[in-house]
Amino acid sequence: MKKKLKLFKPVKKTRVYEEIVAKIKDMIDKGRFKSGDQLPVERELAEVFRVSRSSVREAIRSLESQGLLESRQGNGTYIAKHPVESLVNPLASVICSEKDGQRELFEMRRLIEPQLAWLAAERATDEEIQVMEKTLALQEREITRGGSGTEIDRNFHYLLAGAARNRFLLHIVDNNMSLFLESRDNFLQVEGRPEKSIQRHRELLDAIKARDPEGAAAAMREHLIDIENSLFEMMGRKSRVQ
Amino acid sequence: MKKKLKLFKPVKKTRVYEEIVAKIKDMIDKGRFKSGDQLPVERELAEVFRVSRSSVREAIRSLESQGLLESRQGNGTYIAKHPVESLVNPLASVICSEKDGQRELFEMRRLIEPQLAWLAAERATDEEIQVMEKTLALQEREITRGGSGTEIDRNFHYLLAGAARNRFLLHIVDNNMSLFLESRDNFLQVEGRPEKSIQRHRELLDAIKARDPEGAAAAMREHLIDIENSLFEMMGRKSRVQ
DNA sequence: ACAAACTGATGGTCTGACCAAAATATAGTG
DNA sequence: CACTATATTTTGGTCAGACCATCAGTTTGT
Repeated sequence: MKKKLKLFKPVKKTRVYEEIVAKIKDMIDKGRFKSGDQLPVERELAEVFRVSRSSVREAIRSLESQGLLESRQGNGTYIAKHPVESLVNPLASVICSEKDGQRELFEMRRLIEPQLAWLAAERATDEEIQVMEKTLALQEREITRGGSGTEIDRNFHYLLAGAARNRFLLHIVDNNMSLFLESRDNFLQVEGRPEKSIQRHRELLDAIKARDPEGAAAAMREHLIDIENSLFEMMGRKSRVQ
Repeated sequence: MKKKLKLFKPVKKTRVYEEIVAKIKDMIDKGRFKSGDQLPVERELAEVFRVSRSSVREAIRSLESQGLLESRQGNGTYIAKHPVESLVNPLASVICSEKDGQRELFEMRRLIEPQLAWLAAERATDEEIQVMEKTLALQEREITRGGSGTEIDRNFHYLLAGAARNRFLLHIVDNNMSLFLESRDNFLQVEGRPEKSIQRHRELLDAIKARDPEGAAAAMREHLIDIENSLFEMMGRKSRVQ
């Protein structure tokens, strides 16, 4: 008898902070708060929900981590403006340290990034293109000075992904950006490659400016092939890329 | 002079809980803790890191939300066993409730899913194909009985994504699966469509069995077109899909 | 041997004090 | 009046400690 009852696990009790998370999410879903809106302050939320401020804070930590909220000390807590930017991908680096991880990463990149370039060529505003132009000029200057231009590369990639007007794709880029930049850094270790990297970006941007999606996608493909080839050289592996 | 200095914002100070998050992640990255391992208890972490227990808890809330940790009251805090499965994508449903969200979602699906089908046709083992066959038969049976077959559809999609042998792509599917299933459910609301859906899956699986990547990708594309067309009909919008 | 009760450990919640950063209000000066 | 400096208030951030709820292991009673 007792044995049988043990098969029915009691329903897991919801924690206070989980309930608060759910309530705040509900408010967002219902349109009560929009991107950029300020949430009531912690002390007020604690009163309204009749819980301790600690529980409110734990809920906020959770939502922050999910990219939904942003807390600013002395200022308040806001619905994230660009939720995508704060979301973290702990898995990706784990996968890349494994045997086939790099193959998988490049397989995904070959799928996603030329498409982003294609969409950007179709959709970028003139203003966006100008910002890309400036960013590329900045990068050229930094590389001339012997720097890697990595931070600027990050910016360039985000600009590109943003211009594509697809938040799902942007999200994928954001989740894996540090891996993208890592393999780029490896690429740059050989002389002449920083310049080549800039050349590829230049080709890419020229195609976007010309509103040539096919040209943009092709430039991105070439760029990825360069990086991938260099990685597999470094790893002493026979490259599988034509 | 003062005006000029304001252009240089001070570097953002790292919060204690963020530092703890980073340290715990570092330990996981370094292999100090593996999936399923127990972390030191909160009180001990607070001592080791020389911070208050509250700060430790806030860090744990953050890592829980990222799917890396699981806390069990009266028991301890563990490294999550299946991080992929517990990772939440709160953004996707928010995006889809917005004006262009569905367009963006299908744009991504049209990119990802035919590729998954392609890779699965190349890489699926015979065993995997058999399981897919069984799953499809199960789904046919359920649909014959008047059910939606949604849970089985989920399984089918995971099988497909798994057979593609790319964890990054699998992760993308996992993050957005509930949205995929939602639009499928909408599709099924019109008579005759469940059968059509099965037909598409059948075409897809036949192509995979025949090791025909192009056929598989084409079948998936047709399937998505069906779903997308139905969605835009429901939304009273002129479909942009040929 | 088994069941019930107890104990200790762990996460969960609360309270309140104080700190740090930012915003706002007030006072002083030209 | 406009601007600057200072003081005050507000908000998030951290801490400490008390207590509660759950769980697992140990002890006691039948």
